[in-house]
Amino acid sequence: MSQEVRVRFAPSPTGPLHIGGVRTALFNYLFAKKNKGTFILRIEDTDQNRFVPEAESYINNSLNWCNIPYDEGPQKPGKYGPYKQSERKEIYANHCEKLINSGHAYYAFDTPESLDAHRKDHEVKGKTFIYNWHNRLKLDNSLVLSEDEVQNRITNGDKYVVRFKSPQNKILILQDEIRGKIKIDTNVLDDKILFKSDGMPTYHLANIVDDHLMKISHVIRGEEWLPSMALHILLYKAFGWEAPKFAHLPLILKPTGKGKLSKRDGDKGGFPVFPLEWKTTDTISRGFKEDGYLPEAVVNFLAFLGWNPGTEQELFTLQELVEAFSLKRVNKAGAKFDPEKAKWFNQQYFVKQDDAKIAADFLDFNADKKDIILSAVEKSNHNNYIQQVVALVKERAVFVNDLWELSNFFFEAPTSYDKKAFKKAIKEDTPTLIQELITVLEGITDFTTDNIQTIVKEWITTKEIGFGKVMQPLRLSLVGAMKGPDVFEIINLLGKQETIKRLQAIIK
RNA sequence: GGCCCAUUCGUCUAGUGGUUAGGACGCUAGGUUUUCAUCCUAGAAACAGGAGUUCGAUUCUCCUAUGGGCUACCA
Repeated sequence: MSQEVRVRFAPSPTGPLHIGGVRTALFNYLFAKKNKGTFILRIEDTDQNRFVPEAESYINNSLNWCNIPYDEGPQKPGKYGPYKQSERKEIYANHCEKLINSGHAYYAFDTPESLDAHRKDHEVKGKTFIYNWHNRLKLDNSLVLSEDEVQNRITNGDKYVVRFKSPQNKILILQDEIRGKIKIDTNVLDDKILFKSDGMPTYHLANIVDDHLMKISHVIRGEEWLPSMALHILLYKAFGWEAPKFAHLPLILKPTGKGKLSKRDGDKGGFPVFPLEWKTTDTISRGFKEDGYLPEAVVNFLAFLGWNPGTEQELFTLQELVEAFSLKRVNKAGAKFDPEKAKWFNQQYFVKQDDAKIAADFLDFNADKKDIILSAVEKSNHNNYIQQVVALVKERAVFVNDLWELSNFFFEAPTSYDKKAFKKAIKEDTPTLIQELITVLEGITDFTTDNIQTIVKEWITTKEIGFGKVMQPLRLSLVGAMKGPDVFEIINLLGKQETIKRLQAIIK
């Protein structure tokens, strides 16, 4: 590639970025870095009605959390700014005028109501209303009005838009980096609005002008833009510009059922669709971060939605993804988002973390139980008590959120016992046995896991009691259920005093 | 309705004009752990259908079906 690679992620700040958007940003980032290029963030805030003020910072925070920083953008100005379309209004107006002067665009005064009426009228007759060569001469625009009339109406304050004059009877052959050749008949294209009556450009105009001015080499975006690719190519031609290369990414679909992944799927299915939590006055949407996902895991599974390395490796660091990435290995078909696989990815990354890091996250996450946790730490005569607990239980966790459920008995004595297990484990002679076990434990001077294990097991063997009769009530008394790590590890961490206390508690 | 895109196990996917169609998640079974989970091993599970091209098509072409997207003064 001789040309410098410059790509952009261009979200519109109308709400929280969802993982489809994050995936698009990621692929742009990977492509840029792989080709030693530049990754740009551009905020497409041309829709004044749907604008949400907090959305822009949300986008920034999300990209930061995912660790996919941009090289140029609103917070990081480069040579081609400003990077917010609302700050580039004049540029669009100038370029729009050029198109009008060159005969590629025209003024249209049709009201939304009259257009609606036309559409309905056609629908009744079983036809489709398209605003193009077919009927543009029968409508209210500068193609049928004299120059004076047009000027008069504009100075009168008549509302108008600017439309693109799409060509008649042409077959366009478009090239997509992922899909190959796509044929489009220009006769089915309509004269899209380029400039709105509120003085703002539409996506189509702003996008083309900015991509050209910002020297974008590759447009990598979602498949929902495929139908407008023809218009965009035509626009480049009208301006006399060379068009960038296009790559349309497959969509991310709902886990079950039909259609693309949406906000509501997450609430229904109990999984996040946003990187970060998003709160409005009346709704709250969960985020991957708050649900305990690690950004590395999110990035990894997002990369595998629509792309694969062609090898059997599944776990990739960001850097490895950069090295392995290629548009050629991006799939064409939409991919269903699988929450189960997302969990698996997270687990892989979760257990790999340092115990100290997990311990710190555990404390953060369980801030409401801080007192309970810290008092247990204080009572313990082990160093790094929380870390030691983490080391024992982390392999059975997928998220930090799981840790408390898995380890609570290390911090507080069980307040109840699993009913079924209690029935099974506690027999008539259990209290006597426990009493004897307490005596045995009291006799152990060097209280280490190995020692406890050896001595208790020896006692069971010589007394010919049977392991189940001792081990089951033992575990139940310490944990409250038949689960958890090795009993002797638990006894060791809990300490002699606490263990005996819990044994006494179960006898009652 | 019109236009465009797509189609390999339930899901994400690899792959080829001749393969026992491979991997991962999930699922099932067995082993380890005197618990639970992890872990290990094994198993079930796919080329949407029909024509054509070809000695031979999952692979190439066409049709059908199905799925998806777009069809706004939203992006």
